[in-house]
Amino acid sequence: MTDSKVMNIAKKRGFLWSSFEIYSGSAGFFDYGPLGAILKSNIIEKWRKYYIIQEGFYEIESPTIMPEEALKASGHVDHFTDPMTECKECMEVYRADHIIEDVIDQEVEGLEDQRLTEILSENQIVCPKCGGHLTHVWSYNLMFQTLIGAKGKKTGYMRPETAQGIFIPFKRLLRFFRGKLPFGVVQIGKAYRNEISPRQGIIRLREFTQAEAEIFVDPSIKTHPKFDKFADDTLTLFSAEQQMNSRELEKINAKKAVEEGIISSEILTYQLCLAARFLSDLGIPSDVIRFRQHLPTEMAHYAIDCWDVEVQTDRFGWIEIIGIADRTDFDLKSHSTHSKEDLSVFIEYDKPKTITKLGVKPDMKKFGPLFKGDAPKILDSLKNLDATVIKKGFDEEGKFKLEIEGKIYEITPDIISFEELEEIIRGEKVLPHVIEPSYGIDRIIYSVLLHSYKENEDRTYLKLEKEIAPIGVSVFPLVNKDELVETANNIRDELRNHGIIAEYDGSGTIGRRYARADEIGVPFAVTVDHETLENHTVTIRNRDDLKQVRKPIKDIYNILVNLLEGRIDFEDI
RNA sequence: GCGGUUGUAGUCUAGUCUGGUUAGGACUUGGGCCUUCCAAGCCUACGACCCGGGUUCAAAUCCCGGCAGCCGCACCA
Repeated sequence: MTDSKVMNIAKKRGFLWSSFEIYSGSAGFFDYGPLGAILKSNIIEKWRKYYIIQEGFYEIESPTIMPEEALKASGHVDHFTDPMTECKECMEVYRADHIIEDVIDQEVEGLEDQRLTEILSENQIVCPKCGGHLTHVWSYNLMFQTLIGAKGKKTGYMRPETAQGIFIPFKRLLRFFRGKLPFGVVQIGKAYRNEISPRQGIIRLREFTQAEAEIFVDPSIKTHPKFDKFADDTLTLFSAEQQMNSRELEKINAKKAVEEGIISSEILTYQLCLAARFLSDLGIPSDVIRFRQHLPTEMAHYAIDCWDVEVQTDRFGWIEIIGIADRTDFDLKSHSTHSKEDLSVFIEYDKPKTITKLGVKPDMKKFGPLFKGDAPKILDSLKNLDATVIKKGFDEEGKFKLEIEGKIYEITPDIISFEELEEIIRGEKVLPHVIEPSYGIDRIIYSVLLHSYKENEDRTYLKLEKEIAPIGVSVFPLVNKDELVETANNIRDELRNHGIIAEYDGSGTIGRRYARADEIGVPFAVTVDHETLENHTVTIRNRDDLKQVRKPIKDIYNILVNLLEGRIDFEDI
């Protein structure tokens, strides 16, 4: 299996280690070793080039520990849980909702634990395996809980996603972007989920790194001004319809996917294309990537369309590495309700609209004495009412009954008059919709390693893209002669002065040195040989085809910088 | 979380059943020799019984518990 070969190299050469090894480890945690950490940072840096530089989004950084209220509002405290029940006899643990649905054939999702427990006993549901009694239902929340502060004992949680850290300061962000949609904000950082049983290596972690972008858009404008640049890209889609009819993947032109309504909007399609290009830039071939649409049954209640970018693996099958969703206004609406903050955006019309409407004008001389202390709230209530309703009351019954907090007030024509008001409406307040590409960085790193692994009879190597390879250049003496060793070390130092991560290796024979460098995907090697001493030239070796070219030492620094930054190709030097 | 199974240097493995010398080998890695371009050879060195308890004169070996890996079930907002 490629998986085991790659994970072997990853462990042996310092990309990935399972954490806390000397204390026998803890499932769901991984260390990035020296090479892994550089690879990760190179990949994240590339992500920033895409989303921050190219798309013009801005990055923020928010705490990984969040107070309970914030996650209550987002729904995670109550809903990021699974209802569980256990058999008292054989100790088997089940999802309570699943075994209920199996027996009574009724949707019970979202019901309280108490209610589920009742349903279990009402229907005399027993353990499907041994027929034993089941315990009461409890919620297993996947968030890590902690306490904030020594005294107040305020409950906090490790964030289960970075997204919430962007929604919460929305008002500040909106002001930063000077009140105009659309705008995008990204966050790269750790997120935490206390998985019940993480057993898939780096695929299922309890602490993992996300790179998320939240793009806030006008709900009525889901096009993208730069869609043209991706319109001809080909996407491999596995739509909900295809999945339900168990049909094949469909390769389709991006523009067509929008036109045929397979993907719900142009802006979502744009994000799919952007993700595809990013992955391709990381060296993941397009034939191991597909876009799988969430089925209506699996779609989170807040999303109207969601596509997972999946990568094919030999060990786990298709795994999700990116989720791209239209989250609508769910999050902002929810935070707005809980925090009582107005999180809407004023969207100005192209042309102001003028409308005439009936306004209510109370006669305060009579109004005040009549209602005394209640007057202010009556006024407030009247202002929010449609004046025509009041007028209708007067016309039909000669009065209007206004009910506030259970109390009824009689409004009569002598205390108010009506007036025609002309109002200019320049725009309206709307809650933005959110388009969210959410990257699982650890899974992407796994995919990159997995699909860069190459082997043939002679050698094994990682074909890492030169821009993300942890080590840029290896420098070797052809044989261990003092003069060659010294020159090689000098070249290594000078490469470092040019900003390249370079290593010297003088151990074993030249072949072994190349092999060691290949195994960790070093794209280029510089070899100092006997000719170097005569004419100050060295060879540059290209990892992928083993070709070598000879160049003067003084020229190689700029050549290698240009090669590594992708400005020139090896064939051109 | 349940059941099965496994755990010996960085890696692969012998030894475990049947307790008993200094836990053996190969590869890798470090140092050296040799070597004028792709894991060669020679010398040399470093390096391990998952953790904790128990049984025993004596535990890598037997027993119990924990942890971790693998497989199956379950789970994956």
